[in-house]
Amino acid sequence: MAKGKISKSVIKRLPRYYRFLNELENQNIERISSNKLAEIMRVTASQVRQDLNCFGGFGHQGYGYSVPKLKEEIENILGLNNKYNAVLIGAGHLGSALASHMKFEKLGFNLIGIFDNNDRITGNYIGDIMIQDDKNLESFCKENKVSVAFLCIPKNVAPNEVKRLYNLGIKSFWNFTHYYIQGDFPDAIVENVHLSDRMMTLCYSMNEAGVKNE
Amino acid sequence: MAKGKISKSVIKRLPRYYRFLNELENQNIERISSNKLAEIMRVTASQVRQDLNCFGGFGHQGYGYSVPKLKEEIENILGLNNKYNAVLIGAGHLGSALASHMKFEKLGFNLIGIFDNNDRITGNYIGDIMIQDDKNLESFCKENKVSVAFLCIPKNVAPNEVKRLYNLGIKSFWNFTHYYIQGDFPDAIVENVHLSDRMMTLCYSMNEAGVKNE
DNA sequence: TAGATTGTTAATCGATTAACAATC
DNA sequence: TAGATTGTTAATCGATTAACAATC
Repeated sequence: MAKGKISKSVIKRLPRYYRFLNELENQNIERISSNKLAEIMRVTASQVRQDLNCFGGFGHQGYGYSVPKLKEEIENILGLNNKYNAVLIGAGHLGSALASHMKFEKLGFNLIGIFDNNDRITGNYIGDIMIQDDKNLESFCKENKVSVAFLCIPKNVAPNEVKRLYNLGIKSFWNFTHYYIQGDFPDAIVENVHLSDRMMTLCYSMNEAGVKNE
Repeated sequence: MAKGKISKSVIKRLPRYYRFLNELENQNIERISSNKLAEIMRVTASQVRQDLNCFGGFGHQGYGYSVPKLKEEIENILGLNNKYNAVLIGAGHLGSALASHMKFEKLGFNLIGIFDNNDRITGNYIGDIMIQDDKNLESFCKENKVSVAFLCIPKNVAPNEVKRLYNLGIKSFWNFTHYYIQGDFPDAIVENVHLSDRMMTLCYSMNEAGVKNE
């Protein structure tokens, strides 16, 4: 692994560290050892030290890690201080739930536009953002700098929407559809969330554990 | 790896195979080789063969795999023919979106009860299921066999709700909260979906790729 | 039969864990 | 100083890829 290049496995663990550190901070805990942190997170102390050391020596020998400092470092590594302007494409059940439920500003994002093609909901508001007609996407994205799109649309319309967004210079996607963006756009930055896949693996686990419905 | 015991990595890939096979079936494609399947899924043919072979010889040398047969096998492995009775705990934005959005019956589940403690929404319907007062949870679960709970509640109430459910014999959870169930209930079957974690890793990727908001 | 393609073993790669010297 | 705990190297473990004999 080239220096500076952090493995995917480590990155995926960072938000969890971040959450636990936030909690420790809320409990006014000033310092923590890799051993103690590992214990509460149910991982090995080795892993904690290896993970954190990817980014440089945040700890102090004989002392441990400063909770607020470590939290802040991880915040910076994740880039949560960003305010990436985002548009939500699709304001159905899932899309509108995300729009009203997620604390975007704490997660590096700033939701500035919501689009849908259903004229029974365009004109409605989610929070203080009006749902616009999808036809306005191009003009909106030319007037506003948009960095990322959240896709909560049916699979069949996804390819065309992604193409439009990509042509507008938007190459980052939070993708709840089953459209395989990377297949068509290899340089896109994509975070896939496939909820039904996760239901299926839960089903597998229950099945395997012998859970019976009767 | 003991025979019959399939690695987590393989399991997590199964839903994706399943989706691609469904699509091939819809295109009336009868057979496919590991090479071709690997090509459309952008993985290695080796991985396809290794993965599928965990469950026994589904292929035929010189021929490939039968699409409908393979699809059905994966369906069985995942246990999607189950109809695990499920309750949704928390009918806020996210919970009600899931209740109306997910095709539970295709994913091994059957949603039979929805609970919330907010009396402004109890009594309302999502589909044909009435949102019940959370107080009814015990009586409902004693009258109906419930195998799994979907948790869409705030973190602070999660420990108590999980304890109640666990005491009712429900040990499987689809967990959207940040409460760490496995910490308190090591034998619980848990599928965690941490949406904000995924936003953070998306933020990291954008940050790392040098996406700028201006 | 010849060609194609699997099932499976062996080789490689990456991630996790263990161990311990460095050092606060 | 002595004890604690990191940073880091080495060992282990698991997952992925390559290779090829088996066989349809």
